[in-house]
Amino acid sequence: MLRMGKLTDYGIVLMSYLAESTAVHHNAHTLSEAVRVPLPTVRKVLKALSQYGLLDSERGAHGGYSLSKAPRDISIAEVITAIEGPIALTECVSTESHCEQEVHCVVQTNWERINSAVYHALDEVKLSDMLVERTHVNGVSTIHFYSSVKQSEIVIKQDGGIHG
Amino acid sequence: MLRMGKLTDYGIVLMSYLAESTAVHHNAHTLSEAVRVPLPTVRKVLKALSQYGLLDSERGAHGGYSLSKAPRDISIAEVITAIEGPIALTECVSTESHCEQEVHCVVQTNWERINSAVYHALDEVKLSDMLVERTHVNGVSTIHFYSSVKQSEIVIKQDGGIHG
DNA sequence: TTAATTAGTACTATAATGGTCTTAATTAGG
DNA sequence: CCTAATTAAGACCATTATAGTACTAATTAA
Repeated sequence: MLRMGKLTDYGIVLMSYLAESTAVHHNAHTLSEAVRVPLPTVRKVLKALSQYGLLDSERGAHGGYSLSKAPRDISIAEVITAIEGPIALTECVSTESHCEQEVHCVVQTNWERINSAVYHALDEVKLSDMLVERTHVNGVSTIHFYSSVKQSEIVIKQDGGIHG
Repeated sequence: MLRMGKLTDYGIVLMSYLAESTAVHHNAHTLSEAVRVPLPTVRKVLKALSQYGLLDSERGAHGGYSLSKAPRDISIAEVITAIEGPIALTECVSTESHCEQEVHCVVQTNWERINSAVYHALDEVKLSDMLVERTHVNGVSTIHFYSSVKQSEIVIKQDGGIHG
């Protein structure tokens, strides 16, 4: 098991939700209810995504978040990187490592190859690929989500209000 | 950062050491000294590798461990799997998950594709690829290792004795 | 039968993560 | 210009997972 944090999973859920939704802005509170993850936690994730540039944020009244790019241009690798930092299986390859033997480290190239391969594998899967099975019944759209921790089922009524 | 446990790192170090060495059997004590990892921890790792079939173990006096296959036939993916369990970024895909929504989980296929891609990336890198830069001076062979946690430098004298 | 060694299991401590709380900064609207 | 809504930022605590240790049983050679 190559661990991916829960926050990252939430991140993918949130991004996918935004990709599905037609509305432009979504505030943290609404998203929290939609995805059924506590508000402070959602905020933390949104902030990370926003800082990395995957989301545009608007402050103040009527502020909120929106995707900065089209869903098919956002990859899982980007979301993971936004939340967990650069994709690297080992510590020594990440930029902040202070390995004193870095100068004559012969291994770095190997790990870099490995990490790069993993990155590209994850980069081929786009956000748009994660959206599956959407049912419409009586004007109620039900999206079956993709979270690995728990599968979320989100119901969007026609008026735009979201009810978990 | 996609976390890989320290134990896994030790595992790769140990396997690479065994791949380098000419001796057939190595007991846990010797390996512990060679790799400079505490004996009980080394044992834990060796056991996992052994149980997964990457190492052959012999009990009793003069027992020890040895590679079950040629280094070029052992991949990093196998070592990781031996120690961390099946390579899966998420919980839901691993066999032991008891997600009650598993039956109608639409997402599984996507995650399986992702995990499979990652697996193959890691499977292409063989143990033999991890061995680099070996210097011979006055009959003393120095191997520069590849651990991400700390780079080990292991000195093997001609008589076969190992001195850290 | 004894010494050497792996196998197995249970326990503890440390570190990483997840999650919460509080305060500051920003913006729209009355 | 003041208030309400909202994001930004950072400090903080608790839980969990991992790493590491210790002890006992099983196995084998001499």
